Amino acid sequence: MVPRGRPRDTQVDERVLRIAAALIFERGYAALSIDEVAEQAGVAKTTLYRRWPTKDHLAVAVVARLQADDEITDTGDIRADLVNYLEKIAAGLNRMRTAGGRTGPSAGVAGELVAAAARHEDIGRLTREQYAARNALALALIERARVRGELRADLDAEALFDQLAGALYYRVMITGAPVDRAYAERLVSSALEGSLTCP
Amino acid sequence: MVPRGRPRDTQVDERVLRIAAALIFERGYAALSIDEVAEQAGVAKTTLYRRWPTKDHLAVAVVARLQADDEITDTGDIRADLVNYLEKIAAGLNRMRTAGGRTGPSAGVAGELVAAAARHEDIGRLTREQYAARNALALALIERARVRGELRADLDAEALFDQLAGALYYRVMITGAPVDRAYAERLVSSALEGSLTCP
DNA sequence: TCTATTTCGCTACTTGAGTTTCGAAATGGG
DNA sequence: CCCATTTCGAAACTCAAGTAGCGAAATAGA
Repeated sequence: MVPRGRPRDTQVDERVLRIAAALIFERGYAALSIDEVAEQAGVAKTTLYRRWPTKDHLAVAVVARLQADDEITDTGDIRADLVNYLEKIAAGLNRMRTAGGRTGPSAGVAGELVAAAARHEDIGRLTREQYAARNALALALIERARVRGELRADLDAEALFDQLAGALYYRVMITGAPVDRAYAERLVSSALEGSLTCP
Repeated sequence: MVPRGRPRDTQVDERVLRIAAALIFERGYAALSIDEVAEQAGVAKTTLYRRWPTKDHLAVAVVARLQADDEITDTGDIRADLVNYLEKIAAGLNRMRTAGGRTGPSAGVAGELVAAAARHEDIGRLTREQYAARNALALALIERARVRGELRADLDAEALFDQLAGALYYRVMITGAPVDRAYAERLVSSALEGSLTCP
């Protein structure tokens, strides 16, 4: 299983990703030009395309690199744990939202990544797998809280997490409303306490 | 306020939108080529660009035209009303999802529209306004249910609707999970009944 | 009828994504 | 050392979005 031919220059990967990240986060996704990245990195365009088959793939690789794996903490207080986790998700979204010097309600790079996942089957599969893994952690957290009696026994954990995470993405991608810790707290309160009048 | 020069041929708008819709929904967003639309419509490309400054603008116009304004019904049963409304939203999403002959979990055209809103300030503003209007209707529905005592007095209506609508968009755009009436019912139950153990 | 104004069709152009071709360089195996 | 294999760089290419310029056509108003 040892590769036969000339080995890849691994320094290229890192250099390109760094330059591409600078372009995306300083000047926006539209300013990410493959030709310019290649020139700044001092490599031929074909060398880039050998690693990332499209500009979308390169952008996904850039963002994936910067995505600190939001680890989940279980303190035994489900409300606090959920708020903290949502805040981490919101921080990641806000980082992409402000890429390119934006300040407004736009979804920014996050919107382009959604489109990238829709355009390319492999990117879609990859991101869905990553979200599934993240989802599993959150569902486990919820399940533990349910088992220890903090949450109701007949809980729909999947629906609960979709509601929480979904509301964040909805605001960033669709309505353009801000997402911050205060909003995360409102969300968790609303989801945990329900909306019906108490029987 | 009467326009001076040669009037626009209004038939062009309709013809172009119909042809573009056919291309998008039969062969996908990527197959929407301005040159091809212009040729099929029998007009010059410049005529198209006079009406829609970019391909994204044209695509938004196409989808906006097909978007049946989901009207909201208030039967006095907030649970049923919410489920019905969510089902309409889901139907619209599923229609865009399957555009281009897709069947899988991809966000399809919906993903491209999110990116379009992120790329163009005017499209973003427009879609946010439309969502704000829709949001207002849903919030009013919830508020009426709250006033008549169906929902708790200290309800966070905005958070509630974000949770419901957001979960649908989240599944379509991010996790790729299906959205149908059964899921809408799960969502509404989860949101209304809450997750805490009953005190 | 004459004029200002706007649309229209046409052609040519720029730009950036992605492809193709090819010769040179770097590696492991025989 | 030689050979198959793979990467690399360079150049030329295709394709589609979007732009620019121009003359002709259609309209309102004078």
